[in-house]
Amino acid sequence: MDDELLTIGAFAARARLSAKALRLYDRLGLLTPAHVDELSGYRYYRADQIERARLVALLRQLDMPLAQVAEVVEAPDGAAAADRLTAYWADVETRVAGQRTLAEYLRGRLSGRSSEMYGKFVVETVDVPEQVLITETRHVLAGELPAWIGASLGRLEEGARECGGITAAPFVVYHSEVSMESDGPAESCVPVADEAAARAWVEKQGRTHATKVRVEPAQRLAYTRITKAQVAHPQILAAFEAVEEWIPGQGLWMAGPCREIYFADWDAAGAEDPVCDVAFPVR
Amino acid sequence: MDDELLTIGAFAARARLSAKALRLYDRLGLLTPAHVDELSGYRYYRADQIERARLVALLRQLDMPLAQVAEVVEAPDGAAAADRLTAYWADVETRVAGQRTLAEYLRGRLSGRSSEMYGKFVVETVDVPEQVLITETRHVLAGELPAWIGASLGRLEEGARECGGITAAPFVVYHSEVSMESDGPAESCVPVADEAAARAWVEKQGRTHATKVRVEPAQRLAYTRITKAQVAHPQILAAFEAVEEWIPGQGLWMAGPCREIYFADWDAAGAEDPVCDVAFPVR
DNA sequence: GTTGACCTTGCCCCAGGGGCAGGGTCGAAC
DNA sequence: GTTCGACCCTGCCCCTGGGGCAAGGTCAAC
Repeated sequence: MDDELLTIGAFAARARLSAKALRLYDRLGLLTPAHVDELSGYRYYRADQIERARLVALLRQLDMPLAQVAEVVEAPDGAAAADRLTAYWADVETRVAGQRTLAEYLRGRLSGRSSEMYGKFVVETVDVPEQVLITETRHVLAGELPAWIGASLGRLEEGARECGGITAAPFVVYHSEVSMESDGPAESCVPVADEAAARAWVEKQGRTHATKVRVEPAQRLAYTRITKAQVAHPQILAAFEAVEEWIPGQGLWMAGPCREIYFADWDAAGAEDPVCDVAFPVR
Repeated sequence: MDDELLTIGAFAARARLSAKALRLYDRLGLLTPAHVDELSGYRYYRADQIERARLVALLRQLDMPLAQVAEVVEAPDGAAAADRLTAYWADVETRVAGQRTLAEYLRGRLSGRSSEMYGKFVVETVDVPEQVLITETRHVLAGELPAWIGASLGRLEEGARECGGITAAPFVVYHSEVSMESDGPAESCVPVADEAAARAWVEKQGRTHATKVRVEPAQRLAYTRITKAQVAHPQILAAFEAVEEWIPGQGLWMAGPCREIYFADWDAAGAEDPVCDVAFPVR
């Protein structure tokens, strides 16, 4: 064993870290010096600690938080460490992919297409009668949203067969803000014919997916129709904003949370087929 | 003009920002309320400020620093704003691309290949005689490094024809740390035959590329040979580390900054052909 | 008039260090 | 033995982009 001890500066240079960072890692227990002089407080590192220090430095280059760095370097074996790293990096890629889409959308919107863009959405109103709904409610984050919508509407449409059948297009209500910064609850809704049967069906489901029966009163909706390609974060924001801007211009005001109404067969639709109405209740 | 004024809470909800963030943006001059009550200090926003606020919120979702957000929203026209955004996002993609490569390398290294990996490098020593070098020195960052190496060695090899010709393989010396966290100076070197001619040639170049003539004393190098595919950040770090670990094991120590010696025709080499020696001067 | 919801400022907190001040220590040269 | 310069120590404030809380002021409805 190489029992030559390195001072913090020498160790920092060899590990490609700053002395300041090493003091921090010592305090956090992430990289403890082999020896600390009790009188002077000087930190001394063994040469074989360089490997670990370099791993920390490389993980920090990935902007991995120190808590997760600790999990990687403390992992019982290399495979576990690799798994942590893989999971972390997958999260990063997911986030960046979302940001990339947003950046592209914003670039298009900023570079002149903005005025046309808002004009592109035709907003209309429609009166919808009272509806009996079976619903699932969940707090859901940006990335999981499409998957959750597919799964929950699938379950509800399945259940609707026992409730007298589907009477109108399924939809998703966003009870918090429209976007995905918050995980404000989203509610998948399928209108059904038979309220009593619906209550019985929901009872049978138990609490597995926060399933409920709800009666939506008759109301007027302001909506704009969008294509399958537009049903994605963040392009869909433009549609929401178009409707939001249109409403006060008509002397109306918003009377409830926004919703996406899926009136077409999603899987059968092409990218340019209209599949969804983006709507707000208005008065 | 819609001169209905919104309180900070109402404005925050419509802009999908927190009140706290709005106070910060006010203080920074990024998003100033239309009116501030002098007595109570209450902030009131016009409805038409929502658009700008939402743009800020979306740009923040890209993790764009507020200073750059300000540049985008203050841009004279949409095209200028789009340019700023494009430039920012290109930087992000560049950074993430580097991190992605690093993550892949680390994943491979952690998941079991680590022990084989170090064994894979065969380290040997070689004695090199005194050399006359023409060199270019520059502070250069990670991403620019390959481009700069290509360009500077090209210029030096061109010049070497006037200095009696190239007498040995060109190489690049890293005077600071081997990696790219720092922009520590790198020095491209081409050994030439005629020192006097070299001094004349350098004189003729002026100061365009920090060109110099230098005499490298005879020395012993510890090196390992790597393939073209391995000559990239961060895979090449493994080679440097292999040599660094090997040196003290032989009772030797490092006697100078590390270098990459390009002994093959880069363009003609395939990915698996050896093209480069990673070397440290030793004693 | 009261109540509750909303607003204000100010302070401390987070990560992950950078930078500096003031003072202690080390090794080598003289 | 002393002195000098290079290190090292702790502690403090700084950065970004807010979150959270406390103490106190305001607004509007009942």
